[in-house]
Amino acid sequence: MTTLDSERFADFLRTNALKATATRRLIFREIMASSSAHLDADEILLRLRKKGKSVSLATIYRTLGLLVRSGLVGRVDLGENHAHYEREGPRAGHGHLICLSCGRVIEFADSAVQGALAQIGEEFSFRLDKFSLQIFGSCADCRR
Amino acid sequence: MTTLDSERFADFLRTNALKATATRRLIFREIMASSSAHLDADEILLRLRKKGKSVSLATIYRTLGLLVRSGLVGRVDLGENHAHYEREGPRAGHGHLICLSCGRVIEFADSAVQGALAQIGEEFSFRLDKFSLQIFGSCADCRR
DNA sequence: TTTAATGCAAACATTTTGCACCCTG
DNA sequence: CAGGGTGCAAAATGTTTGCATTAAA
Repeated sequence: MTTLDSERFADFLRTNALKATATRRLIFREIMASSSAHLDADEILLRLRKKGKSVSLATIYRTLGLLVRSGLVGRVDLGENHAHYEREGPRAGHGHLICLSCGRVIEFADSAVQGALAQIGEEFSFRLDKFSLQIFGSCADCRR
Repeated sequence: MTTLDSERFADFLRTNALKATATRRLIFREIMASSSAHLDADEILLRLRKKGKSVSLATIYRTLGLLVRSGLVGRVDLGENHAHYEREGPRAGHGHLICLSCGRVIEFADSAVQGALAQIGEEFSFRLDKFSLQIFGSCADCRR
């Protein structure tokens, strides 16, 4: 997590007349700290507990809502029955390769894909806001 | 729905020692009939009720499970908090353009996208089984 | 007649909400 | 010290499951 992230978060709170509480900072840091983990609400709770921090699931969900609205965090569907959350980098949209054997999630950003999507937007005269792209299959390790 | 679909369904049931019940046929037909509707479990229930058919939600979910396993139906996440189901045509994978204003869902299949995805698979030495691609934004009508 | 399918209600899992109390600004 | 934030428990969804009954093969 960069200082810049923290400032963006602080700005967001200030702009919306929201309070910068200790609990919010904890949750925010937990997500930013594990940029490759794609945490879910429960996992965040567990990680905070392991650090001796007591936070309620309700507050985690409420804070996740704020973070998603702020644009700092993205909600992802990885094919499970609950949402996962990931740091929304400054980079453009990206997709996920999800291994159905080991559950590993590999992120990728590909300009060819992005170009093709932009093309589709034009073709249907559809303005793209964001996209969600998940590829399910099996990774190299699991196929050996 | 084609006769071929019905036969594929019948075959699937026979092969797996499952019974071809009236209820299963009803549910199956309802999904196949509305190829562009992307129904959810509740919508299927309502449509069957409107036709005077009484089916339980439990059976709808159980049958949807079968249909997905058979490959005749696909489960899609359209950004709502529940699953939608669509006829899994014989065509290759496709994506959805989802209008955030009116909720309209436009399907598209694009070879450029598919090519780019195959490329990514190779790059990461990942075997692609299927993909899920949703684009959120606003359609031409809603932008007027 | 044997085995699976159905409906119902209860169980589950995830996420949201109401409310009394606490803390930040 | 005013107004939002928090935890807790309860509610709201969406989906699954156990069990007695019904129906397909």
